[in-house]
Amino acid sequence: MKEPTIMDVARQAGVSVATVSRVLNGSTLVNASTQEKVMEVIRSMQYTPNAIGKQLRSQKTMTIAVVVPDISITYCVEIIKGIENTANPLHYKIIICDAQNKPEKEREFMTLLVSRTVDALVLVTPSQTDAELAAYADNGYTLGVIGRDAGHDAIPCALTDNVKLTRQVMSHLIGHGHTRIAFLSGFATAIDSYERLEGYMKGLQEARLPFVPELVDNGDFTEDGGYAAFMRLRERNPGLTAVFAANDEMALGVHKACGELGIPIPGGMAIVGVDNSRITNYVRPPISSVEQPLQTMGVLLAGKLIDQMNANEQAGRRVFKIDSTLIVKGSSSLKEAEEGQR
Amino acid sequence: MKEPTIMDVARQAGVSVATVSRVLNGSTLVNASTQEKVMEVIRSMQYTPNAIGKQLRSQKTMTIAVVVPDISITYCVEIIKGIENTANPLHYKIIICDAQNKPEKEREFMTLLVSRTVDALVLVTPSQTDAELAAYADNGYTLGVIGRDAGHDAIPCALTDNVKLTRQVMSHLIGHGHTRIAFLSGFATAIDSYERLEGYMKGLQEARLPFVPELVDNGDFTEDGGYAAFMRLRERNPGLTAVFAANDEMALGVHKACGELGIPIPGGMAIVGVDNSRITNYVRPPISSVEQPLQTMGVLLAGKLIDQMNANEQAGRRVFKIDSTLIVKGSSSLKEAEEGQR
DNA sequence: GAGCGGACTGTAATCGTTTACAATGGTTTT
DNA sequence: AAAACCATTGTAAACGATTACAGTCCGCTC
Repeated sequence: MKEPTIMDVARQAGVSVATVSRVLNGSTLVNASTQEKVMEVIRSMQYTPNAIGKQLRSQKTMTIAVVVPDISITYCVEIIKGIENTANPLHYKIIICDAQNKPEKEREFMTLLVSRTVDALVLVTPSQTDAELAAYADNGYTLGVIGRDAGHDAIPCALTDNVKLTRQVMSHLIGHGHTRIAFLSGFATAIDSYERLEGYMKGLQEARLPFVPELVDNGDFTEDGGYAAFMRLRERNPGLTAVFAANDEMALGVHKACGELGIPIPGGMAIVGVDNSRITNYVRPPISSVEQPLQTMGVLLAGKLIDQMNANEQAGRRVFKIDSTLIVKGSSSLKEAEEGQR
Repeated sequence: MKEPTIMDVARQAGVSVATVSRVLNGSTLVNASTQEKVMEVIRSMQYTPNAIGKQLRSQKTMTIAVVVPDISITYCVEIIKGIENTANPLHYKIIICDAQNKPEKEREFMTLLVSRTVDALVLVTPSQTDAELAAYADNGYTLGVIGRDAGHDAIPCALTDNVKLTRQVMSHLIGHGHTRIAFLSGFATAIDSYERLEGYMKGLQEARLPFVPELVDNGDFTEDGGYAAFMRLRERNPGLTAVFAANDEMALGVHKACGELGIPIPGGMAIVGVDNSRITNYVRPPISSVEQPLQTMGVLLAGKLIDQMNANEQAGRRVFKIDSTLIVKGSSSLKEAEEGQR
């Protein structure tokens, strides 16, 4: 079970290791007949080059690590697929790292970069601060961020335009006559929470509606959190007619709460979420949600990152700010609700 | 941005590389004061050992690759989590490989093993034949399989007891008075399809019900496939009152079809699926489904695999055949349907 | 005081590649 | 015919770690 090495091949073929290496790497400086002979030996021995040896010598692993906060959420999976779609054709391998929502795990994965196990690292909605990330970038490590702008020249970023996104939702709701619209944020540290809140306020302002702090609550991005937050919101604001949740999980919680309280959707309460996850189409009525082109974000970011590694181009800030689309469904539009009777 | 190497540390600390290495690996044969000094230098230089160098020398990567057919399905994600839970505390890293349902991709990932990029490889419901897998095992590569019994002494396997699982479902349905029960299989090559079909037949036999070939159809494990298959089944069998789908996706397809045709669930049609995926709880009525302890399967398999690598124990066949539990919900029980009004 | 053993440290080989440089032999140029 | 060149191949030095083996130094025993 001892693997044959390049030396075994060389001996068997009666040439030097250099020649075998040249054949392996498709160098032109090798005689056609020698090439043939070496290839034959390689085939007969079932030789496969040892990746570690290669990596040590070339100082490259052709591998990119993708660190996601939670492998079970579709948001992350879509991004991973996008990255894979760019990276694989360029012969880069992807390794997926699940931080299990633990900041310390995320930080642990950074050592993959430092120990040179991977050439680059993509962080999806990292918990680390911009300053922490900047420190890595300043030390010459290649990394990219998805979900926010890390604000560093050497760190390409891909993110959705949260303000635009939110204003889109607000104008939809306001257009349907809602004036008392609640906003459900995720945990306070998340940039998405902040930016979407900002967009919420801007949307109100443009429609000359007052901003009422009681209409804002936090649901921690989870279904249960959304459920609880909605209960609180409702208590505080009896006149509430619409909820904008910063993600679908919380929207689901609101949906559930309404079901239990016998509040009709969308007549008694309109609901809009973000992510347009599959499950929003399976509840009755389905939940309106904003679709983000996640795969595209992955594709763009990975492309940029690989360019950066190969071309050594430090072409300044590279931030992809990407627009998303509101998918209106039964939870916020009576018309849709009546049509879509599955 | 040049990484410091162990030699830089040695020079700076005025000792040899051997000593530094000993400090790094916690060897006892090093003077306390030297140790202190070396540690200090390591800290001040921010030295992190180069993983590639280490791997080349030790011929170990402490990494296990997990190859899944599709990263977007929860089935796979749960298994991954189980593996991670065992492997991480034992200092093994996991790399997740998404075969995107393409057999050629899966085969590509096998080279990770051959090129020594990883120490072991876990295949989740592999598309390769037992013989192909056996060839790897015979060449001394460490691999494990989840989802079926690969039938090789050196390949530990974790799988659900499909026959038991199916009979459980059948007795539930038969107990509720159903006599014309359809079986929806996945693609024919999948072992699950075959075994579950077998269980279906045994279940009928035990209840002295006839096996009617027209009551079996194939839905390719997808929602659309299940939808289409149900339409065909219904045409062929007007008296149909229950469907057992070999996974939840197909069950969802049946659920959708019934919704469109106005067939009441469970009164007009009872539905049972397998996997107990989250989404089954969000449709109305929720779909009864069999829950498999997927994380447990991952945990057991990974544990066995690591044992095998460390202890060199070739302790013969190691197959974990695991029981699952039917979760009865509204789609197959009127009682549940009436209670669970969300 | 020679011999021995223990505690610690250093030297150098090794893992499997790639690649700069040198070497070879043959052909063309001058 | 010497020089220059080309195509092809080989030698050996990296890459960054671990570790067998060989010191060195010191204190202890006989």
